[in-house]
Amino acid sequence: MNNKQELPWDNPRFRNWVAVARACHVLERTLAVKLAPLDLKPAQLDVLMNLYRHPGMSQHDLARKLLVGRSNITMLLPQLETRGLLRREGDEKDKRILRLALTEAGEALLMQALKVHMALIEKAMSQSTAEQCDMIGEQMRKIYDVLKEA
Amino acid sequence: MNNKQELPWDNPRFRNWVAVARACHVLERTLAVKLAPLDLKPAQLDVLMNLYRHPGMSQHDLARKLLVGRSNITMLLPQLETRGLLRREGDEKDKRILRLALTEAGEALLMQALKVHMALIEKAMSQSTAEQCDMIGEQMRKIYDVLKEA
DNA sequence: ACATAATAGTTCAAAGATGAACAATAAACA
DNA sequence: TGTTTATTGTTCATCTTTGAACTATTATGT
Repeated sequence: MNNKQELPWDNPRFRNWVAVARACHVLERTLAVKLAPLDLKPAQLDVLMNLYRHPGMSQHDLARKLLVGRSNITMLLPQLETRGLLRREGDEKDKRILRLALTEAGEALLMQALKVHMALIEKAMSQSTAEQCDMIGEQMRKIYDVLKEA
Repeated sequence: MNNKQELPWDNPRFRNWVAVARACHVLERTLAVKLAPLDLKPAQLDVLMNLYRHPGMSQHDLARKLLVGRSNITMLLPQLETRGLLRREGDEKDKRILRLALTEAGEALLMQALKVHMALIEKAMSQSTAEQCDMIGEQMRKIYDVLKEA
């Protein structure tokens, strides 16, 4: 009955991280609902966003950016390609690599989806001052850097 | 070609939230790896944690706490019950309800898992001062409150 | 009391994610 | 050059998650 170990719930870092995880979770769920009218899921939006910013990237690069396995990308892309939202064309020099890029339709749908995503994030983060918001981002980037090499 | 809409990547709130989501994602993945020796997954740990803090809660309450559907709980619990980590007993007054509680084995395993979880969060959040950490938690709780009723 | 609503939990089929094994291609190096 | 090692993307089996339909039980309203 005597806990030699400090209970995490008494630890501010633990409690605060739980809040981060919960906020993330609920925002992701809400985004899924709001994107439904566009017949798009959060994971698919992530793909479109990354291809917009990094046209010509390979599936391997995309998987690393999204923190998922390569097979996940393989399963994800055909849906979007069939809908005419993106192109896959083989690299000339390295025949293993498929280079990815948005089509015009893909870019158009992305813009629609970004409005939804943006509005949701505005709603969520509007409670924080610009300084608080930047600080949060800064700390989170540090966390990412620390953990990605663990 | 002329974007009437401001591109999200120029918006600090957007960029900072993306950092939050990425940090969450990578911490969750890392936790899954570190919990593997205990044969426990993050979702299962969430269950144990909630039952420890709220013994006697119903499956419905648990689902709401975890932000998942009730069917998810139904699929999740038998694994843990079979391993002798928790008990399910029907409520006396309301025969629909199953009341959940950890067994001693469940509590013991939870303590093991909490060490792992705690260490990971310490590692992640040690980059922030106590004030920064508290502020982050505060903002995230606000975000949760704003979104959960949307 | 009785009919209707709502609620708790389960079942089931469909969709998603994961990792290991594999084929094709390229790189490294003797 | 020729052999070995790495890398890219795919396939496949498995596990998870999800939501709709269903049963059993309780609440509500007349």
